[in-house]
Amino acid sequence: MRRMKWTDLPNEGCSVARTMSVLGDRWTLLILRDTLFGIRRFDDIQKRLKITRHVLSDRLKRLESHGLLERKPYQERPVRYEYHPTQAARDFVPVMQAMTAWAQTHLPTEKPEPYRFLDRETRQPTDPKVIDANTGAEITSKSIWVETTRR
Amino acid sequence: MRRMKWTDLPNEGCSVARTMSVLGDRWTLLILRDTLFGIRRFDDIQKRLKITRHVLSDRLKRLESHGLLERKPYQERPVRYEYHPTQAARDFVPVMQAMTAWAQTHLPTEKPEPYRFLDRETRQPTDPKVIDANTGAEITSKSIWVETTRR
DNA sequence: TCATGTGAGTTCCATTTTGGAACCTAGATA
DNA sequence: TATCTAGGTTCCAAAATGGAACTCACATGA
Repeated sequence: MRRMKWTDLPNEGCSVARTMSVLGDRWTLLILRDTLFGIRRFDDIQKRLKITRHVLSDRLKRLESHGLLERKPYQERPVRYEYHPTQAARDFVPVMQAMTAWAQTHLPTEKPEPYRFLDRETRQPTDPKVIDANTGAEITSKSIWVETTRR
Repeated sequence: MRRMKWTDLPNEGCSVARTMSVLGDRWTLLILRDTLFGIRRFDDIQKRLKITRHVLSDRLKRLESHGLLERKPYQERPVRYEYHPTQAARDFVPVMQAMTAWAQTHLPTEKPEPYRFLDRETRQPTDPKVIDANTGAEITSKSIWVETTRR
């Protein structure tokens, strides 16, 4: 009976486990958040997040290797790179927004939210809700049933 | 200019950061997943996840202290406890399901998904989608605009 | 009575990760 | 020539994690 290791997670069948193998490390999701919100340069991310430089360096490499960030030169001599979110990363935005709404309810704080998700056209605040695309019904823990397909 | 520490995250204004302060540790979300899927006893979680016992012990305490798990005795002499997800934890299920759908698209694998989220009444598979409750429109990275409210 | 088993942890030590600070490199600028 | 800038890397100490054994309270069986 093998012991599970953190580094085995990418090969798990469970999608939650695979997500955590990429984003479940300290700082990783916060770095992705910053790149999604427009902060793309090493020093800028490091200054905002105030994490150590080599953890940042490590996380950027891992996010790039998992296809969530792309390293693009923004100037020659000396060549310097920016980290751009890929489509896979951008597709995580709705998940992040659902997460934000959850935390606002269940991990409240006095401090103001530093970011707001607005409708791009109307500039009105949005209120994320997870629905079932098949029926249009809201998904809640009450409306769903978890089926264990193995074991 | 203070350096940010992992232990400062619970006090951040950013909801993503607060979420990660609770669930962004190694194994924590996978433990919560198991309790949500009905595995509630120390040894059962440990056997399924195959993580070390004192990491599990630590995570259960942290999840309890953040109000995501409740420790309930299921027998006397000797008294033994189960870890039950609270409403806050159950409310995370839709977020987890959105995460699952994201990983199925962007972190594909050959292995079958060990869990499926079915409609509790119809027992049909569900297809999670994040919409704006105000307009009913799907939320994607294209449809939203992130406004920075501070700094 | 004694040995064995069970569930839920705790303790101890080795290995990995992370934190903190300084250093390096290629050019730009003064 | 000296200093600055952006994007790292290197080094060492501190903290977290992995692995295994141990504890505790009771139950069970011989």
